[in-house]
Amino acid sequence: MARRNDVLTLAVLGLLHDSPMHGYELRKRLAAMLGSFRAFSYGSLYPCLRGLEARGWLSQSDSEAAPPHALAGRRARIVYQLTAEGKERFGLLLGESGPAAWEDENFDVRFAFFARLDADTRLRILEGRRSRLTERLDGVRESFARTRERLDDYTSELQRHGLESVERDIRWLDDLIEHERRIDHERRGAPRATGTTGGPTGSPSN
Amino acid sequence: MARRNDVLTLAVLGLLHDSPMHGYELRKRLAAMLGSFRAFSYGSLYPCLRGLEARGWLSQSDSEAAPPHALAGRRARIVYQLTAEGKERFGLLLGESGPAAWEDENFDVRFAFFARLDADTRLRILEGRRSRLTERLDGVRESFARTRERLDDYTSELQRHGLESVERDIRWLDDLIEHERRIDHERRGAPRATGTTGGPTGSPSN
DNA sequence: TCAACGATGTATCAGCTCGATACATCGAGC
DNA sequence: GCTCGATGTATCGAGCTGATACATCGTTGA
Repeated sequence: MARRNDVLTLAVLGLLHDSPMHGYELRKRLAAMLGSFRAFSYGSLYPCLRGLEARGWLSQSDSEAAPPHALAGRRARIVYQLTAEGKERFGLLLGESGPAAWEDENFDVRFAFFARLDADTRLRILEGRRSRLTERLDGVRESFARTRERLDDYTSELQRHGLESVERDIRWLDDLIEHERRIDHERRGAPRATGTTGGPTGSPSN
Repeated sequence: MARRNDVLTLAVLGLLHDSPMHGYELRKRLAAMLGSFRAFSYGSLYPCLRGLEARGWLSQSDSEAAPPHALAGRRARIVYQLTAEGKERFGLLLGESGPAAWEDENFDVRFAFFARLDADTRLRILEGRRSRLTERLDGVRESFARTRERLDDYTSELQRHGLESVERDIRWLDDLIEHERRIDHERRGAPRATGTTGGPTGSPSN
């Protein structure tokens, strides 16, 4: 597992959950959402779509839904839509716990669909990610400490910067976790003193 | 170009520049240096070594240099050393300008060998990296701005965090560039007021 | 004493991904 | 009407990864 394709699968199912789409459009949406931090090539996308269709999670929507005459001359496009089974699988995949690698690789795509998960699952995923990141940080830190003396200034500066990035990611997760806990607490129990606990927007860690 | 292998090539040549080594040791050093941020598999390393040998940049050192009796029972190992041509190629590759992709992909490995470059080349590489990162940042920012309205809080938070990471990298580069300029200035001209310009250590951006 | 185990060490392979490219149509500009 | 860039589907070679195989060495502990 944890194949690159699995991430793509998750993203494709999530996007098609909203509305039917064809490959080119999907790729554009993916790029807009994850913003060239993570690109998916056609060489992955089209085979992935066919594979998902073969598994019965997608189907080609021949209806096209739009007025036929308006798009009559349009180039042939293959519009995919989610089947009932596909919707179910998406829900499972999104909330699923898996091997650490799976969860790490998938984190940002999952996070992009976070709003569809219930509060408990969100918290579980965030905390899992945090503990794995911490673990990795400790390992790298130890490895660096063991070899520090024989490194020149540039190399150790590179390492320092790398470690700092991971630390920052962990702090980001801390903010998110705290935010989740706060809104969960507000929703569950009666708010103690109104007006001070939460900010006006839903955006955590301004 | 900009193949993953090119980065490996650079790293291998750089490490062998110091002392002859065999594959396993090389991999350990690589991991210690770049710290599991970037891992190289044996499936890449061994073919890479053979390729470099075929090109005449490496040769197998059968001398083994160490007292033969002490390591007599040792498992067969293939120790590689840099040839004269290999040394030359490494110098060229390290300082070389190339397509943006090449420079980006190679940045951290190049940086790890930064101390061997002259001040001008260091500055050129840092500034190139900075301008490419800025360019990318602008593109992503614009792409995000165009789709902001239809994103939920989680997705936009993810994007914000991603942008912030890139901004932080740019600031890191700024610190490095400033540091380079300062030591260059100190070396070249007479230091104006002693004791305040540079820190005691060579490490930039504490 | 020696069996078990983990580190050392070289090597290969299936499966997968990427970047480039091909091919075709459409709308817009000039 | 001609060219150019965007839209759209599709494929392929090059090459990387993770897993695995195989073999030896040092250490640990019963």
